[in-house]
Amino acid sequence: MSNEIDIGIRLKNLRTERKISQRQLAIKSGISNATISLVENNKTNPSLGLLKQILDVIPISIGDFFTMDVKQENKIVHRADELTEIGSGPISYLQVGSNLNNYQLQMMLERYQPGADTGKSMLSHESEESGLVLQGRLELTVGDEVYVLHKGDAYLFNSNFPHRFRNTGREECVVVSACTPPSF
Amino acid sequence: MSNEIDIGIRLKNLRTERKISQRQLAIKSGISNATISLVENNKTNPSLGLLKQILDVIPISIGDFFTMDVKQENKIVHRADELTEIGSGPISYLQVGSNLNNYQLQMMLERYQPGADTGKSMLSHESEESGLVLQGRLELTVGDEVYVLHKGDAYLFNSNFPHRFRNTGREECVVVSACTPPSF
DNA sequence: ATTTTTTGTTTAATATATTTAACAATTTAA
DNA sequence: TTAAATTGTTAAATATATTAAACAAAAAAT
Repeated sequence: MSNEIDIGIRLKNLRTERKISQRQLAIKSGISNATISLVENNKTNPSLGLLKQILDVIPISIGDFFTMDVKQENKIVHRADELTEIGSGPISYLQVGSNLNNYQLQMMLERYQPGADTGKSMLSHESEESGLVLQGRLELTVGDEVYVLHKGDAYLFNSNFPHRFRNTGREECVVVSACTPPSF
Repeated sequence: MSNEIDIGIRLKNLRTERKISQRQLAIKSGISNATISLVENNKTNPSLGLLKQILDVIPISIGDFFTMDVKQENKIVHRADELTEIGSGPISYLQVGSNLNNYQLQMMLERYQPGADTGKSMLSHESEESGLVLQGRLELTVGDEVYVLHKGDAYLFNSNFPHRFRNTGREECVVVSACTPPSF
C-alpha cells in the first residue's frame, strides 16, 4: 500500500489532461491497464521503474512529477474565451475549468441551437443539477413532467431522474448550469 | 531491476554525507539493511513507499531527491580551513573534499605527531598512493624496505604492498599525499 | 595478537507488486 | 434498437521486491 503519497491524483490529472484512456497509456508505456488503475487509486505501491515507464510517455521526469503543484485547478478566474468546450454539434457546453478532478462543482455555459436535443438520458450517478435560462426557449423533461422555460426561469433537480433538454424555439437558447458532482 | 534511474548513487551520497551506516539508516527507517544495500547498488527496483520511508529519515522529499544535483562534489576550491578531517589522534588526515564517491582521486594533507605510527597495514584494494614531505622526518616501510624521507622527498607505490608510515623525528611531520582510488 | 562489533553484501524465504483475464457499465457503430 | 468496441475495476496467477539470516572483511576493543 502507498505510504501517504498522492501519486494517484497526480497521474490521473496528467492522463486526463491529455485525454487518453488508461488502456492507451498502458499500451504506450508497456504497463498493464490494471496496474494503471491501481496506481491512480492508490491501491498499490508502485516501483520506481514502473512509475518511470509510465511518466516517460507523458512525458515528465520523476522529479517534476513530485514537485509539480498538485494541479488544484489553481486558476480562479476564467475569462470568457478561456472556458473549455466539452459539448459538440448543435449543443455547446462551455465548462468553467478544464480539469475538475479536485472539484465537486461543475459550472457551464450551455448553448442549444434551434431544435437541439440532448435525448432522454438515464443518468446513473447521483448528482444534482440546476440552471438558469438567459435567452431563448428551453423545454425540460424530468420523468413524466414537461416544462418550458424562458429567459429568467431556472430549474433544479436530482439528475438520477431521467431527463432531457430541448430547444423548441427559433433562436439560440442560452443557459447557465451547475452540477455536483461533475457529470462528464 | 532499476530502469536507468541513478537512485543508488543519490542515496549513498546522502547517507555517507551524514556519516551513518546502512544499518543505522535501516533501523531509523524501519527498512532492512539488506534492502538499503540493494538500493544503493541499483540491484532492485524499489517501491515509492519504501523510498519515501528511507528519505523521511534523511530527511528529504522525493521531489527534491530526484531534482537535486547528483552531488558531483561541485566545490572546486577548498579553503585551508575547509578540508575535512578523516584521521584521529596523533595522525591528522585533512582530505580535499568531503564526499569522494564520484572521484577517483583523493588528496590529503597529513600531519604526524612525533612518534605517530600507522602500523603495518595490508591494504587489500588495488590503489596507488604518492606523497611529498613538506616538513619533518618520515619513515616509510614498503614490504621489506625501510626509507627515511626529509623535506622535499616524495614516494609513490602500489598500495596493495604492505606499508607503514611513522614519524621518527622530534618535530611534527607534514606530508601532502594523493591516492587513487580513494582508500577510506 | 585476539576477540568483539560493525561494516556491506548475498542467498533463500516470504510478502507484495504486477499481469492476465474476466467483469459490468458506458460509448460508438451499424 | 442491437451489436461491437471501449471504458475503469477487480480477482486469481505469477513475477518480483523485501526480509531474515548468514557471510566475509574491516574496525574497534580487550
